[in-house]
Amino acid sequence: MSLRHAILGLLARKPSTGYELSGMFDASLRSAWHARHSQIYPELARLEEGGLVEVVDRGPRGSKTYALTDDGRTELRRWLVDDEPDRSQRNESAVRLFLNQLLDPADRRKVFTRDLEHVEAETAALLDLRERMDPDEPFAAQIELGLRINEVLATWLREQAER
Amino acid sequence: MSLRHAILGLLARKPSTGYELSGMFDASLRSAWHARHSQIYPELARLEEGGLVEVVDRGPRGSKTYALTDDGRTELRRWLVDDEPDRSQRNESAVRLFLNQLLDPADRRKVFTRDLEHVEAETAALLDLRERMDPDEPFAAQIELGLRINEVLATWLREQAER
DNA sequence: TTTTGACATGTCGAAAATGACATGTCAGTT
DNA sequence: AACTGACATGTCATTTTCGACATGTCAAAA
Repeated sequence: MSLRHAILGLLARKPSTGYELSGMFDASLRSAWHARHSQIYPELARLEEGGLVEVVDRGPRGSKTYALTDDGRTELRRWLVDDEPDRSQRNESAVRLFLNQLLDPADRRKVFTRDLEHVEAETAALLDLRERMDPDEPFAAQIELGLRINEVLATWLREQAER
Repeated sequence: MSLRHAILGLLARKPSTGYELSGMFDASLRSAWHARHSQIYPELARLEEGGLVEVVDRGPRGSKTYALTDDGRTELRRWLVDDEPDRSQRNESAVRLFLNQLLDPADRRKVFTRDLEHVEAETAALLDLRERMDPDEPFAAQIELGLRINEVLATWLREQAER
């Protein structure tokens, strides 16, 4: 289970409310993990009960800002460094890419075009993010990786669509 | 739910037993989807009940070979072409890549090295697969994409490790 | 001949994830 | 003063997934 560790990781970057975490799962982490608020709030409660996070602030509308405790920080480091990663993933787009060879040429081209549009939109979003980014953000490398992978994907999709 | 469609896709390539499908989820599809046999057998039963697959052969040890019906083929095409893909994925490695900036330099280098070893092993496996492959396999393109993405990953990891 | 290991299919309880339901606050507009 | 929409937190039934348990076959090696 790594929703737990994804939350710990996000809180390590910046103490946040459940609502804010929910936004991060839709934004920065959208291409790596997805979680609804109905999963996030109970998990925060469990993490708090386990002493890995604590409420450090209460704001308007009953909002609670959580931060890592020392135990939480220790557990996050342990997971990142010592636990063998689970490399199995669930990626519907990759399944589709794998299966598109089953389609006839017209259908295949249609699918490639749809995918290409999506990749181009994501590239644009990443470029925009990079521009508006704090210059000393330690995130530049991750964005760069995303851009490079999207470029490979776009090139491949164009090759396939032309074939 | 797309375990259903992953199974339909694999059966479209070649009629197979549940055991064989289980192997494919560990091999060709390992980097895109994962499913245990305890999920596959019940899903096959549901697909059969729904008339999307049928048993076309019974072999030794009670094995049952399933193949797509016409309805199954129609449903697979419909899903691939007409359904909007669910782009959200669950990728623990990507979460780790995203979070490694939280680590101190020594830990970070350790993690990058581990990841690099994994990428290189996967590249070797793909190269091997390409060599042993039927020259008219329609799979060459997918393998090529995997190799290109792994190359980008390896380059990025080396840059980060040296930093 | 026994034993090992790959082949082969299934069930079941527990855990995780989803989607719908439910409730309320606060700032800004109409 | 009423309304709208973003903010904010929660629960709950259903569906999906996982891991363990359970059972048995068949070929080849010891």
